[in-house]
Amino acid sequence: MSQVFKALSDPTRRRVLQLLRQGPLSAGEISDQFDVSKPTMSAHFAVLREADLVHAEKAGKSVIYHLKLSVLEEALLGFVHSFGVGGQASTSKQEVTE
Amino acid sequence: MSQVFKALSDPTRRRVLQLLRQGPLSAGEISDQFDVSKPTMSAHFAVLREADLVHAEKAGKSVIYHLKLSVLEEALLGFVHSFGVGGQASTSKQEVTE
DNA sequence: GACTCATTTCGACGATTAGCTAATCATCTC
DNA sequence: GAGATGATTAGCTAATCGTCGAAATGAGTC
Repeated sequence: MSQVFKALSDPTRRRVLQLLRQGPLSAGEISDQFDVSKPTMSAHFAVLREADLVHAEKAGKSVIYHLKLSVLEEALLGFVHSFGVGGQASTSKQEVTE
Repeated sequence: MSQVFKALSDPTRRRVLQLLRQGPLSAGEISDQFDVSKPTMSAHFAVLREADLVHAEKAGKSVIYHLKLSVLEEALLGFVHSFGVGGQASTSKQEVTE
């Protein structure tokens, strides 16, 4: 839970996720869209993997990143719903998932 | 946008918001629920104010904190919706709000 | 095997963060 | 005004973060 919000707290990582909406991309293809070094992007990918927001698939020399939309959706909607808004509510439950 | 996710990335701050679901509380009442010092809690409150997730109202010696549920809701649901899931979709739009 | 390309790992750096104690500010009560 | 109370600010430490260049790893190609 913390890891998801942590991952989303960086604009670069949010932009990576937005890019992946339209389909899988290789690490290099993603990095080309940003003005930071490859190692920096690789670190961002690691954070996204850690949060389970993306899946890394090796394909030859490349690594293809896939968006795990269901994880993103469940984490955020689940959190919002715990406040009793945004669709199905669960106003009573009081938990702070790590 | 970043500030909201940043604020939510800390378990203590998420728990503060969860506490405020049931109604406004003073800084002291909130702090009593945690095992960290008052100044540390005050810093957490500052982060939540910065993210506009809470409203601080002075009442005599105390400061009463209110949850700004609509801000939380719009930030998170808005983000999820930009991915085309979670209710009303907006699959085409591509933005990374700061 | 040697070479090349794609990506990650390794150190290192400056900036930020969460935490603490001690001090200060603000307000109420006597 | 002098305390007392609630909250924040100041100043510090330790840890984490985003960034980089250089080096290392992995996977194809000749």
